[in-house]
Amino acid sequence: MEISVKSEYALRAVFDLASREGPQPTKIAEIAGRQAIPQKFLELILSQLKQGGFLASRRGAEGGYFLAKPAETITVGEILRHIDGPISPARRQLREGLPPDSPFPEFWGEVEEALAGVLDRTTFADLVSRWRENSTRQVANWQI
Amino acid sequence: MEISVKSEYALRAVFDLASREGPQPTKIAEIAGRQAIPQKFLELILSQLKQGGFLASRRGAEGGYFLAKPAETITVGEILRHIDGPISPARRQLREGLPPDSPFPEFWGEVEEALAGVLDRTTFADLVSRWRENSTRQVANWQI
DNA sequence: CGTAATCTCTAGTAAGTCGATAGAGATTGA
DNA sequence: TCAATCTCTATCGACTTACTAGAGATTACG
Repeated sequence: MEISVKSEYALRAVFDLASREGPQPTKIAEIAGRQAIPQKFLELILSQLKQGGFLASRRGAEGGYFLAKPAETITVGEILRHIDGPISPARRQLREGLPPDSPFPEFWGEVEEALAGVLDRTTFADLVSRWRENSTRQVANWQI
Repeated sequence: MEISVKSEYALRAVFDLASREGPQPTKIAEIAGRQAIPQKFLELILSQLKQGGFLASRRGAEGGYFLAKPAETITVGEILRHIDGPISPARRQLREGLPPDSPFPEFWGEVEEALAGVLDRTTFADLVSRWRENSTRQVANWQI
């Protein structure tokens, strides 16, 4: 039932980029450091996210990665599907030999809907604004 | 994001037992046949479900498995957790090195809630009654 | 009592996936 | 030109998963 570590890294990386404003690229090494991700592994992940059209990059000195589109238009669900494949917890293949009136396909459909509801509704802009709220709340507590 | 094949088999097996009324035990071989599950594998699974208190069994000739409690009191979520472990898609360990104001823990909490909402609300009695509805609907169509 | 039919328990294992690493190559800025 | 960076391909060990084997324990029944 768990998502892969790779997906978790991917989400963190996109979030990291979404939380920096402006179009200046961010170096892989910086993201890796801030988000506690093995750098060489992160390279693969970022490259894959670029293939998916979520990120863009610039090579060479002062190069790096940046969002290919606004954070409001990237959802968590999209990233998960691109890295881990379909989100449904049910196995597609395993349906063979099952009676045609099995209640499970319908049931898994409901589960998938519930999941997709949250995953596809949440954009990285949402995550960033939540993060800002948390930060200010923490600063407030800090000052008391 | 997928559940294990083992869990899927476990759900089917419990459903199979829930759909037979009366206290007479059902043989492993029968369940395996009807639900298209490798028999030796199913033996392990049923034994594990018995450990969990969901099933009971009788050995020897005319032995077999049966529900240890009413189908109304067994939820899909319980079975999944007992076979596959915690349901949350987020990794517990992977939190180290993350900034304390990360928005992800809260987000995963929401996802888990959405999932648990469906999984813990659905009992095997629900699945059986759905199944009966599907059957009659099909029979109805058949007769037309 | 004895035998066949079942469940029960302990190992084991082949294949695949996952997380990660290595290293050479291409591109860019200064 | 040189250093910094992304890019691409290959590889690898550890772990998990799905499944199998086989002997043992228990029960119904004649």
